[in-house]
Amino acid sequence: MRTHRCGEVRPEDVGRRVRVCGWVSRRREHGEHLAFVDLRDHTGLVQCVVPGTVDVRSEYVLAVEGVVRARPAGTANPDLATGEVEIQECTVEVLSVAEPPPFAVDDRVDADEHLRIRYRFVDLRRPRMQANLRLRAVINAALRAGMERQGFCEVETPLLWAPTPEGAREFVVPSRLQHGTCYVLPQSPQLAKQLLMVGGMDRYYQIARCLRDEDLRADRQFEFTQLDVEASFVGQEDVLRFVSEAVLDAAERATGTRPSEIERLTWAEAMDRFGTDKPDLRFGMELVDLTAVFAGTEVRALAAPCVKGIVVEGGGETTRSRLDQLTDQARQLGGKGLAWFRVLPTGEGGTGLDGPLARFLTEDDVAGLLVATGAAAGDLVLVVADEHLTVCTVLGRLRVLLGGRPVSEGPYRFAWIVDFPLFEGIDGDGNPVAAHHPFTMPHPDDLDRLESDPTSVRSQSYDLVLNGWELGSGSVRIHRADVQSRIFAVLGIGPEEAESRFGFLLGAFRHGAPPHAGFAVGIDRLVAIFAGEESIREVIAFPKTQSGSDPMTGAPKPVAPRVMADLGLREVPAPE
RNA sequence: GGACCUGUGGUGCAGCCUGGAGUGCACGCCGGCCUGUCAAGCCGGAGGUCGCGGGUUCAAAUCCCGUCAGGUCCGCCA
Repeated sequence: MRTHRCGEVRPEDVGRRVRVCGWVSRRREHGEHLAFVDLRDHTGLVQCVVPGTVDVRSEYVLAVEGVVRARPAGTANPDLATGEVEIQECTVEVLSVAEPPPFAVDDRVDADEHLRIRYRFVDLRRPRMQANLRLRAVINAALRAGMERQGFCEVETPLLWAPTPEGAREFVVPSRLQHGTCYVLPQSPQLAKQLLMVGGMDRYYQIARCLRDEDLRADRQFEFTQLDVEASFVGQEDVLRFVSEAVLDAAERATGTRPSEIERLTWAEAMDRFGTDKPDLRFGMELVDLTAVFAGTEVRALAAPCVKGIVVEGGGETTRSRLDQLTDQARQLGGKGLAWFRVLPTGEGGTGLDGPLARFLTEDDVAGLLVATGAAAGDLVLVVADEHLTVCTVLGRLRVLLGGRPVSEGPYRFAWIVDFPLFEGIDGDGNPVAAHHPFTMPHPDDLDRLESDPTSVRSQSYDLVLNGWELGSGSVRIHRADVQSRIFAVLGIGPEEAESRFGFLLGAFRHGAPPHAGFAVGIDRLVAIFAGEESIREVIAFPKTQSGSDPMTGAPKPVAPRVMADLGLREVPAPE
């Protein structure tokens, strides 16, 4: 049907008879004798010279046959890859007519996202979306190649799975053959891949769709895609190496440069320095410990087990209303408040600090704060005093709020976060909550504190972070029944409950479970960052809106009464 | 469950704060002119439930309340 793609016609083709197919991007008429038609396909544009009498309009689908000629002197278009040539003596075949598009098929005009998703089939013709989806394919291929090269075997796992009430809310699929029972769509292939290890697959990977019925965000859709990985007879170091290899391959293919080795921080260090377990390493503004400075302070607002601060360089001009706003935000994040100090030029009377608490500080306080933070005249210092974790998380948020940059902006700063705590917080029944999942292996050095001091126990789990986004997480799994029983006991899950929830997994483990460990990388986020996008919707062909609907298909929709009956379902009024 | 932002011809915006005739800009669309344009140009034209409902007012795109949709975020996401 065609000899060339539109964007690939070149001066070497001059004199050749060619046939190209594509969409009418633009038409420039010069009377009945002459019109220029820019024909577009996924490779780009080519100019076709046609008689002015040919009736073609925007987005018509054409096959154009003609002869490639150099453009007349002075009429080349340096902005086009095909700008030195054009197709002349054209015969035009209209393959499809088209209504005027609902918005311009053009990267220079940014249409409303709702419209773009409703008419996604038109939106996808834009170079931006073409580039994003093709980059995604390149990254998928690189990840696959990286895993294959390391001896991993791709295995598909079921989408119809059993409910495992734990973690994210699951999408439920009613059974037609057994009324009153349901499958669920997997939040991830977590349990399936562990069973593959018991099954001797040794090294498994999959580019797997995961489904979670949780609220949507710029970096979260109901359905998302992970590079899912699991390997037997390996430990944490092996997994980090496998995944680093594949991800750095993908980064290299996407950006043309291979990032240097991925640096590593412990969870404790990340929290201490950046106030988050997904630190953005592209900028400083690290948290500074001021606990010692204010150890004996008389200022009640600063008397706390932990005091830390961040310096906003040049932030001295921040308005009072903005500072009040930040204080409110600090409270919403769980802090008692926010102390702020403007650093004044030295020598101008008093303390050198300005702010509501400044006049209560001693000279030693001021000197200590300035030395510890290194703040200079014109800077703003934000201080939070509270429990250690609260101080860190509040300042961590403020740090990103005040110093953060768009996630996709270079440079790309990967980080491994290791040594996560095994448990985070305490649930309503007074039991610790698993930070990762209940099959995560505790750190061997901490195993003897599992019962006596559970919240101090580290786990063998690890996250991959890029520019402040969590790209993925993984862990070494528990393969020994005795350790697993102890974990369940600490979590307050009795043997019977464990059996009913995870029986098939625990049963499998009784048949010979190899030590194993794994990881999963969020591909949507990885692609978005390399595509220069702030939302994963831009790298998904057919995304949903924040309320979970699809303006193109109208999903979710009611189903016919017959379908409901087949499934044994009846709609009931929503509870008040 | 909550906070904030947005909603105006097909598209993107301005108008809203400070109420006074659906007013404006750019693109697109339709028709005409035009033989070297390239986001072509020139002339003419069509196209509106100012998201929806209610309230205040002599008068509402504009102010108030509610609601719907989209977005950003908090909660949520083992």
